[in-house]
Amino acid sequence: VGRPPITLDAEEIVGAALHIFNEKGLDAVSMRTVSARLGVSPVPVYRRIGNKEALLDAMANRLLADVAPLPAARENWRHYAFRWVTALRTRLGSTDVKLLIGERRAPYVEASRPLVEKLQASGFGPDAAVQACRLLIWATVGFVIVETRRGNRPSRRGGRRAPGGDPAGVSPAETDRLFELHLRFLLDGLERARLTVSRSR
Amino acid sequence: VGRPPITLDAEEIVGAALHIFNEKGLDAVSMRTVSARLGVSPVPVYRRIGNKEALLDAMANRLLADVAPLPAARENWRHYAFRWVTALRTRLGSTDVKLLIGERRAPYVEASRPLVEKLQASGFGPDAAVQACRLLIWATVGFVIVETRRGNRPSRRGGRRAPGGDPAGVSPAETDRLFELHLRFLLDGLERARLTVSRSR
DNA sequence: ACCTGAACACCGTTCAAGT
DNA sequence: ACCTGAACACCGTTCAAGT
Repeated sequence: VGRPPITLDAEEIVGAALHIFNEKGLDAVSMRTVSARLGVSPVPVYRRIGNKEALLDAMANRLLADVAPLPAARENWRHYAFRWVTALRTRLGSTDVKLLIGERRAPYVEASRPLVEKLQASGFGPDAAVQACRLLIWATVGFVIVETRRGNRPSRRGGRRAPGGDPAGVSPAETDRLFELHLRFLLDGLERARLTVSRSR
Repeated sequence: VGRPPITLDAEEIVGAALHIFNEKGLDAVSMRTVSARLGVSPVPVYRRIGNKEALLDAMANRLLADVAPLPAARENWRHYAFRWVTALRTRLGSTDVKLLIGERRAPYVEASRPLVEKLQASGFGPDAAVQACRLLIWATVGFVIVETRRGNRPSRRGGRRAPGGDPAGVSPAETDRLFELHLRFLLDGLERARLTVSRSR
């Protein structure tokens, strides 16, 4: 039919998409459902966002934009690193968030800025700080990816599981302790290597 | 039309799916393309596999079924753990494999059996061996998920990247070194905790 | 019992009008 | 210039025949 131009920017589109995401999950987010929620045809959404992948990127960035907790002035780097990692782990806790953010990279990089600063302020060289951050992100993302159960979907066949080796009966508390142990190994290693790692580039 | 029953089992279906996967990537694998490659309608595939998710599960299991290298008899656990992790990291190296296996859990559990055995034979308690395995898997999966570039897709908008904090210019060699450092931190920690960790359950 | 063609209810994306 | 309806080329999944 052809209506006048629409007051609609990319932020609004991402907001609508996240609304659907939070209410009905990742599967419910489509270019059509998002545009319908905004009361327009899909075309204006394509004009502003590009395509679906760009929309998912933008959603992931927004979802991680505010994960990093504020570092306290006198907080030591180990303590802050622990809080930072815990915040990330919690934010990635939901299955759908994990599916959305999982494989992307940019959101983590963005979120790690305050941690990098804290590390630098604590005596890490610039490169060492960035590298320490990457280690912590790997540990957290790997943990979340592998350990977060997804809601036991149907999967009618093919489930023959060889007996005896699957640690499926592990309690969440146990897994929590193990994650903290992993973290401690990393922090200990970083502590010891603090001044050595930066010897590169 | 109605033809006589078909000689076709789940393994064949998974094989056809993996063939398409290897040749044209994950996006090209659909219930329709797989059944077409087998010369049947989608219905027999559904009868034997269940649904698409079950097919992807089976593909992921098969892709990781033979990752674990054979441990040598006199090999120490650190050396084998390093080889095992390297094999996993390599297998997960391709973008599409990462997309397929990424979020699943069962394939890792299966693949970790020889490593658990080697650890037990090296003085780890049963629980400690399984837990050490999990740590190594977390580290590897996190690394692969975060660091594997996917082929810079279009994403026409939303690319405003704040300046200065993105370690995108890091060389692959640098990343390799960092991964090995991460691994060393873990192995050192495990070494020290070898007899302590099992104090649980 | 087990196949096929056809359908249902969706996708992402783009085109040809319309104003 | 920028919208809409309609279309294109697909999906996953299931149904109603057919043999």
